Amino acid sequence: MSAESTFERTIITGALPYANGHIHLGHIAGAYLPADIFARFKRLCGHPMLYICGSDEYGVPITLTALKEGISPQEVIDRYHAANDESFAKLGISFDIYGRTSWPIHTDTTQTFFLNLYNGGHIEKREMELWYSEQSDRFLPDRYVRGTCPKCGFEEATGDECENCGAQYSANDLIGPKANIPGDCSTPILKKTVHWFLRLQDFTGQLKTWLDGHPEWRANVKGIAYSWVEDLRARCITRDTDWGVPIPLDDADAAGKRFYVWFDNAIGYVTNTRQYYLDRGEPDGWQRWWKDPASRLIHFIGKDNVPFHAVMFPTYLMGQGDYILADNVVGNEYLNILNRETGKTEKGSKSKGNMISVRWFTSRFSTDAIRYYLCAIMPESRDAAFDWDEFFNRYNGELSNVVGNFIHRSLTMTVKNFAGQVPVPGPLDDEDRAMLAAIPDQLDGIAEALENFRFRQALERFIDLGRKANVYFDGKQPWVTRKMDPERTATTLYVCCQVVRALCTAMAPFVPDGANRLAGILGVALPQGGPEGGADGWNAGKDGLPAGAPLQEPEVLFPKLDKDYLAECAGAHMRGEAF
RNA sequence: GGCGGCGUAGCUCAGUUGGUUAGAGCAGGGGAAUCAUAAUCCCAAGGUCCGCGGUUCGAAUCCGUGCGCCGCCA
Repeated sequence: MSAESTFERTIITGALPYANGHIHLGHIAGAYLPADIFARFKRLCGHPMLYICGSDEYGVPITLTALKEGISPQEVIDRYHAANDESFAKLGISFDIYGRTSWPIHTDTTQTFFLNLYNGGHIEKREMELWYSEQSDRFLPDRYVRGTCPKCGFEEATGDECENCGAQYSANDLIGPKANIPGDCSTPILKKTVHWFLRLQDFTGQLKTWLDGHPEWRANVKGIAYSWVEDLRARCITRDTDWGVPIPLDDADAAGKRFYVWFDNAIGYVTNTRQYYLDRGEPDGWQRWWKDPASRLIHFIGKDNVPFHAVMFPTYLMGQGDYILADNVVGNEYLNILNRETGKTEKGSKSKGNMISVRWFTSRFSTDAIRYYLCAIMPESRDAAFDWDEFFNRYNGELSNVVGNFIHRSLTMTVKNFAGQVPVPGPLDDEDRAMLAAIPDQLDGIAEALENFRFRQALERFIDLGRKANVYFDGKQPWVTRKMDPERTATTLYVCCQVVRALCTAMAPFVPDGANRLAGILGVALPQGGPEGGADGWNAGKDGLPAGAPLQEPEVLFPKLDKDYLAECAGAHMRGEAF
């Protein structure tokens, strides 16, 4: 199933971020960066690739933000859509489309999905009692009712569960319920309403078969998915709100109700694929990505999203009849924050003020530095923590010193001593041959790691090529041989140029800015690829640079971080100013 | 309470299906070099692989159990 060679094309998705706030580094490390590295790698290989993302723009929380700020929901989503779009662009996250669930076409996609489920008998209507604020004349879903927990006395318990003791209870057991929305802390009443439920249990067998067919998935994802599949129940997919996709039923009860944002969210992947092809005048182009078994679908998400991508969204797809299912769901753990004062790791949270937004961070550090560090600590199998000292040590010590400096010392010496050209080598000795042989070995190793979504390992192998190269360089001492043995020096630097060429390819998925500038210096092309595929630029990285190829004046690709500047930024972060 | 993930050097982590003497990077110690972004290279040191019990010729790895951290569900 997962042998990628059997697929003709790959579509990957990054979880749609909620357009109710700015994205932070945890989002990037968890989903968008690994997906982007994978997308860039596959594109460079010439494999047809489509990377889909977009803003998730419906739901009650957005209406409450609007209420609080005295603006319309549309203004809220316009603001955060634009801001997050820009944040992604600054990090070089290479979506083929960054769409919006507020697009009219998304209503069509969502309603079509729903009607197919409805006509398939997987939807049921239920009457229920929910908290309702007479003051605001609205229902209060989810966490918008607070009261005292009947079990432990915790005063900030939500409508039907206590965050303090974990107890669950029926809504009318909550003591002293109060509305918890801007401008309204009245006492709500319980009022009858009607909602639609998706019968997830109808798909238990199909889900199990699908999951059983993917033993290669990450343990954390499989664990969470199976725990859900063991006990599936009908799940409510509508809400009492006017901000969302309308329910396409000729039913008086549907008035004033919209789909729950968790229902339409993932369907946005399909919507945005449709829009991508509409923009290109090919209205049916999206279908081959979603319906052809030769297409490989991969979701990149944070672990909080596993139930939706490994259980719920697949049931929506199964209910359509002709869609493919994900070949992998790559779920990352969380990126926490190291508190420098206490020395302890804490969860990122707005109330603690310890979050680092992408817009703040990208205005202070280079794209490559950020991408390098976040990839190096990517929370693949366990939680990781952002740590300013580690950011400094790893970027400076690895990307800048080991790889950047190797490239710089090789190119400056070559350009100075060989008239700006790749030198003509003499006879190769064993060390030369070993160094050259390491090039395809390392590139293959990086490719293998990436194919298996082992991003940290892939990055390590990239740096490892730089380490090997420094050992070779020091062993050959070209700064000594140049005084009495030009041919030997030419050979050494010829070999170094080949390594530099390979490093250019190897770094491209991780640090695209540096890769592009280096490609310019070397005069080589890094094919862009795309949905139609392209040239195999990855394996071309093994071919090397011919003797005599002209080189541009070298430049510093990865300037080092300044310790004082970093301390200044860390201080601002500690003061809660990084968001 | 049920389930899942994790526990390896001072720190961050690798350790594929059980197989020589458990590895790497960083930090700390010693040395070399001076082409380069003061960047590099070499050497030595550093571990009760969370504890206990079991399977095995052989366990960091498999089984049981206890402890600790994180999370999901109830």
